[in-house]
Amino acid sequence: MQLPPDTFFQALSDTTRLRCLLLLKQETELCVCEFTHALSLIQPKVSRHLAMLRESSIVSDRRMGQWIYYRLHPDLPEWALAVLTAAFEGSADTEPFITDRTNLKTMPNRPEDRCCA
Amino acid sequence: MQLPPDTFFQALSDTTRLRCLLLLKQETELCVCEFTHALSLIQPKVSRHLAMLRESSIVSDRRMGQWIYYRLHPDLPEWALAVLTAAFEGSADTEPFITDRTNLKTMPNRPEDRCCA
DNA sequence: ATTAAATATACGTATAAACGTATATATGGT
DNA sequence: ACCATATATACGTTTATACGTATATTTAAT
Repeated sequence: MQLPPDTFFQALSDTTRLRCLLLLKQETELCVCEFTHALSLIQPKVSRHLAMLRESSIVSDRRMGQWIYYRLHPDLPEWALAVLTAAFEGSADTEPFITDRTNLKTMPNRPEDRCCA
Repeated sequence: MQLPPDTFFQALSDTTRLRCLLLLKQETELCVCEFTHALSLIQPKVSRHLAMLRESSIVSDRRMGQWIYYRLHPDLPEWALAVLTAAFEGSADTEPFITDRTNLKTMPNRPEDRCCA
C-alpha cells in the first residue's frame, strides 16, 4: 500500500481519530457503537471520523449484520504501524486514553458478546 | 517534556513541516536559509512553519550571528523520536524528500562551511 | 409491512490553517 | 551612520476541518 506520510499524520492529528486508532491497536476490531461508548461521543461524530480513516485506507470495515466493524487496514505499511506503536507508548497512560479503554471494558452488551464471531 | 500526541501529529500533518523535521533527523542542525534552499520554498513560509514547530517545543533554536539554527528539541520524548524514525523509513526514498536532501548537499555557501562551529 | 436499531451522510456554520505579499527586526560589515 | 543579509511577523484572503442537528440507509425483528 502507498500511504503518503502527511495523509497519515493528518489523520492522527485529530484527537477523536487518534483515540479510535489506539483502541484498534489493542482490540483488533470494533464496531461504531463500541467506539461511541468508549469515547463518550455522539454517533455521527464517530462515524464521520471513521469514514475519513476508511477513505484514506487507514482502517478497513466489514458489515456483520447491523454492525459495521472497523480494524486497522491489513495493508497498512510497517512504518505506519511503528508510528501507532510509538503513539501508543506516548499516550496510553494519559487521558483520555485510559478512560477510553476502561469505558470499553465495562461496556454492557458488547456486540461480540451476544453474537457469533 | 510533556508533548500531547495530537499536537505532535498535527505538526507532522503539514508537508513543509514534515520535510523540515526529516531533514533535521539527519542533519542535527540547520538554519533557515538551508531549509529554504533544500525545500525550494520562500523564506516567510519556511520561517512560519519553523515558528510553529518552535512554539510547540518540537524544535529548539539558537542564534549564531545572523543565522538562526534549528534542531530537534533535546527534550523530545522517546516516542516522538520513534515516530520520526518511522516516518523517515516510510518516506526517505520518495519525493519530495529525496530531492530535499540532494538540494541540501549541493547547496553552495552553506553557513557552516564559512564560519566557525 | 411496520418498527427499531445501527450506521452513514447531508447541510449549514464556525473555527482553524495555510498562503503570498509586505514589512519589521536584528546582526554584520563598511 | 548606512546598507545588506538573515530571519520574523503582520495582514488580508482563501481553503480546509470540525461540528451539531437532521435525515437517509441498511438490517433485523415482529
